[in-house]
Amino acid sequence: MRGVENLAIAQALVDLADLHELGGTLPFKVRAFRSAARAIEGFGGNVAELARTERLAEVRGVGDGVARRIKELLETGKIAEAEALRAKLPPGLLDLMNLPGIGLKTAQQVWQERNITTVDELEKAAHEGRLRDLPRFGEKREEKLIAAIAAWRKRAAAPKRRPLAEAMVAAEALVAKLSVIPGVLACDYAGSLRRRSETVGDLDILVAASSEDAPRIMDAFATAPGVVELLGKGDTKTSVVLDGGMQADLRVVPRESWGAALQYFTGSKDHNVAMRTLAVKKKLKVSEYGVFDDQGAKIAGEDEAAVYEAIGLTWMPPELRENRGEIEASQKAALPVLVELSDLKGDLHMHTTETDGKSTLDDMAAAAKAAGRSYIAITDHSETLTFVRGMTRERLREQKKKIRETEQRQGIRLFAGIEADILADGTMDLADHLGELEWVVGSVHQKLQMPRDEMTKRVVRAIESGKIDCLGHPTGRQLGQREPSEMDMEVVMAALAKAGVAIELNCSPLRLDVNEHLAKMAREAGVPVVLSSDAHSVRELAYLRYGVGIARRAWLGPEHVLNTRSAEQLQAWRTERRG
DNA sequence: GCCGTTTTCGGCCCGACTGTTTTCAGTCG
Ligand SMILES: Nc1nc2c(ncn2[C@H]2C[C@H](O)[C@@H](COP(=O)(O)OP(=O)(O)OP(=O)(O)O)O2)c(=O)[nH]1
Ligand SMILES: [Mg+2]
Ligand SMILES: [Mg+2]
Ligand SMILES: [Zn+2]
Repeated sequence: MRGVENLAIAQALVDLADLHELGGTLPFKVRAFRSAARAIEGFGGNVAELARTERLAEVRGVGDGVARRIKELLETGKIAEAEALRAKLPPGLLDLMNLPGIGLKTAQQVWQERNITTVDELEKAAHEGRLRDLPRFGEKREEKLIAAIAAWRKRAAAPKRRPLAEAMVAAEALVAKLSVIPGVLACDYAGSLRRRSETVGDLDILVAASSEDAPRIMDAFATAPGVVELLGKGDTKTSVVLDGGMQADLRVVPRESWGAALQYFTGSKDHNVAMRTLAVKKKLKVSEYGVFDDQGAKIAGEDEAAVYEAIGLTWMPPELRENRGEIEASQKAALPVLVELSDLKGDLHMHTTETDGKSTLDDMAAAAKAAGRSYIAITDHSETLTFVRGMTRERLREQKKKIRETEQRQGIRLFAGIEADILADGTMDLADHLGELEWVVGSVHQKLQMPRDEMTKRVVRAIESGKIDCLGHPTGRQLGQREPSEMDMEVVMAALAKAGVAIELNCSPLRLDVNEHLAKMAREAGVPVVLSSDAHSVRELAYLRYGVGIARRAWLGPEHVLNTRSAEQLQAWRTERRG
């Protein structure tokens, strides 16, 4: 329920902002509500839990005022202030405002001048040509409006944000295509994808080119295969809808603005606003074209790091650019060194054809070695998962022999491990056999929807069993498909820390479990994080890259990630804990 | 409403695209 609950709170704040805007409230107050809504939406933890413990103001952008309104919403199911504003307005007006291309002014205009308050009425009026005589309206706007409403209806059903991996694959293909167009001097993706958000709203692509070449490049983009709709095209910017339903924005800037444009287009919006505000205080102006002094002279622009340095900051990894303290850290020269893919020496969760994997032990070992891993753990499912032919004691002993033989032959350290089920009562499947194994991931696969207290007890019991090395995909969430299990993560983290058990950041694209917020909690609790692919085929060994992005967003350095250590160090860590 | 080594008061980013505009407002990123 957590994701849903946070989203519902964020939506209530967006509505509150809209209602205030319609009611004529000061624009900066409206902006504050919208900013708080973004902060809540991007907050990976349990907002309701924060509210209970009076810690809402820890979220940047949420102060006492918004905290009070959130608590009211959670306690009573509504915000009285919003309801009072709503009562003064016709129902439907908010929907109207949220149509693409329609904002405050137009909604007010059609309401007051034409008595239109719903999307249906607006569509009808446009069809009948009853809008064209309004100020700043015309036939063309009527046509556009009809198309926009149709598109909005169609897209209302489709999921809006896409998982990071899906967006990355699509963006890399697009960048590859654009890069070979003559005149393209540089091309990369920016936006939430470059920041490695777990979900991505659209693709933001940046190109450096001369202004003479720009129109031809944008034409190529607008007519590329896979583009189903052109949303807009100007001198420097083109927006399209791709066949998967995702929107893509292309921005073309001169080479001398590449760094500033990359900075701008990478965001986040709140990071941009914060750093630009800082620049203003230093009598500087930052835009996508560069940094300019009070005489209008350009002092940076071609290089992204130089843009930050020009306003007294240092370059910072895109994953940190969320206005969650990175600007202050940069000012104090206290930015963390973040973990990188190349730091990962091993991969401690994967499956083979013994259970539900598609590749053999041999192939997995060879592929992992080729990918630069110096060790891996083979962790097939345990006996209770009969539908994937979970491993029995006998088969595990057989597999261990094969692992030893393969290890010799392939020249990569292999740990004979298991992904053992945490049963409903918190005991471990194959409990009496786990001591024979060299790496034990403990995971919940069945009965994911227990009451919060029961689930917490169940997981804590498994952690305290002394039989597991790492808690696998701790919340069980799957993006867009399954909400995280309810449990008290504070209690779970404390149990992990006490027992010396690691926590997994499962890098499988739809899992990314734990998420960035829980990964941060783990770091603060001193619980080592393991980045694992949970690969079910050789191809999926590459999933680690997605989890690295999430780990970096959680401000994790190599020292916080267990599988940055060598096989020997890992074994030492394990023995030390087992005492 | 939020926030803070220039502020607990007084600020709060900046530019592109569209349609209708004869100089710009509205919306969006
Ligand atoms: N300075 C400034 N930059 C903005 C603003 N809105 C958006 N940007 C920049 C930062 C964003 O990361 C970038 C791309 O905009 P998007 O709307 O695509 O946002 P983003 O990619 O961050 O998130 P998304 O996953 O697409 O919802 O443009 C703004 O109001 N001001
Ligand atoms: Mg985007
Ligand atoms: Mg965008
Ligand atoms: Zn699993």
